[in-house]
Amino acid sequence: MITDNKNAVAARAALVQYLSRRRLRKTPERFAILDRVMTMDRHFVADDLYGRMETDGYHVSRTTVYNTLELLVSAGILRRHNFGRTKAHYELITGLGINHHHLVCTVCGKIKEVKDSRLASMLDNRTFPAFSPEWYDLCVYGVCSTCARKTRKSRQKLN
Amino acid sequence: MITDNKNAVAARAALVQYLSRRRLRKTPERFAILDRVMTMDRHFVADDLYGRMETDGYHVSRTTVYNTLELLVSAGILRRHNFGRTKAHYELITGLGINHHHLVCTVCGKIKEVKDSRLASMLDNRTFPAFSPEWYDLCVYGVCSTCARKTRKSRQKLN
DNA sequence: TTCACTGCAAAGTTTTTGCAAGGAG
DNA sequence: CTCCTTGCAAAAACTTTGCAGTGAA
Repeated sequence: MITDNKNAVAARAALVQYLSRRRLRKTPERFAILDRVMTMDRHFVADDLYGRMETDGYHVSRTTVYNTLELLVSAGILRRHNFGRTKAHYELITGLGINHHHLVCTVCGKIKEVKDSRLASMLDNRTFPAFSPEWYDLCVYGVCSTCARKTRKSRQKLN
Repeated sequence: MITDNKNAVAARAALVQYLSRRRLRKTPERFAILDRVMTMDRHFVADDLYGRMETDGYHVSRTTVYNTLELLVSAGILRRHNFGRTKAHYELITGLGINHHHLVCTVCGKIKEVKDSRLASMLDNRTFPAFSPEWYDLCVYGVCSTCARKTRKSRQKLN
């Protein structure tokens, strides 16, 4: 996968700004991790990233991976999801892909993205009493067509 | 909290039907657990339920609690959520409360429910290519007014 | 120089698994 | 009598923590 240079530059700038404002340190590890984050698949888990760092021969500890992921979430560069299972998934906030939702297959766990601007604008404009929304996560759970096909073949007629 | 008898009866019937159809066993543990599930707060985690069983002096293993929760999810009696953190939350499907969404405070983790029938009907009627939706989970993440007040008092003017 | 950051290993937390004993059908 | 289910303990899976050493500002 090729890194999108425009996004990469923007993300790096966002991180620098975030760190500067709070007088946090611009360590090489943080930028090395950010570089790999920019080349990950749209959704990844902490250990995928750790693996990528190892593959690239840039060793950092798992602790640092976890710390930095949390930092990137705080900096508004990543979003953290908890889809149907326990492992946390991270997703890059690109600005372009903000208005999308997730279809999660309850059989195979695969995640598809869908866009629905009408729905998105409805959600964006929604306000709530005594609550300041920052972002939302709409997950539609169901069965993808691949799993539906497999199930049909082997299923008993049980409701 | 008083058990709602109508719901309890319906849930028990649903479980019996589910077990019968698949020739699974109607063990006392399963019904004992279902009874407690019906008296739990709207959202609970596996260990809350385990604790309740102990309190009531009806000992079952954690294994059985986990197995049975999964069973109840399959039977359509419970729904499993993974709100912002790793612990799985379970929620009773009452039939009445189906069209609600969740506001999750990213500071204190508290969860509020909101209803929005326009949004709900929009989601209920939405179809997706190559995907059969079963249910959806809309979580709005943000800051509740209580935490917003606390934060305002102690926050530096950062960003 | 200071103290935020890193790395390692150990601990923590929630959930799953292996296997023998038990009991529902 | 069959084999689904339970319970216990051990293991697994993911994440966090303690602490000493390092290095950014």
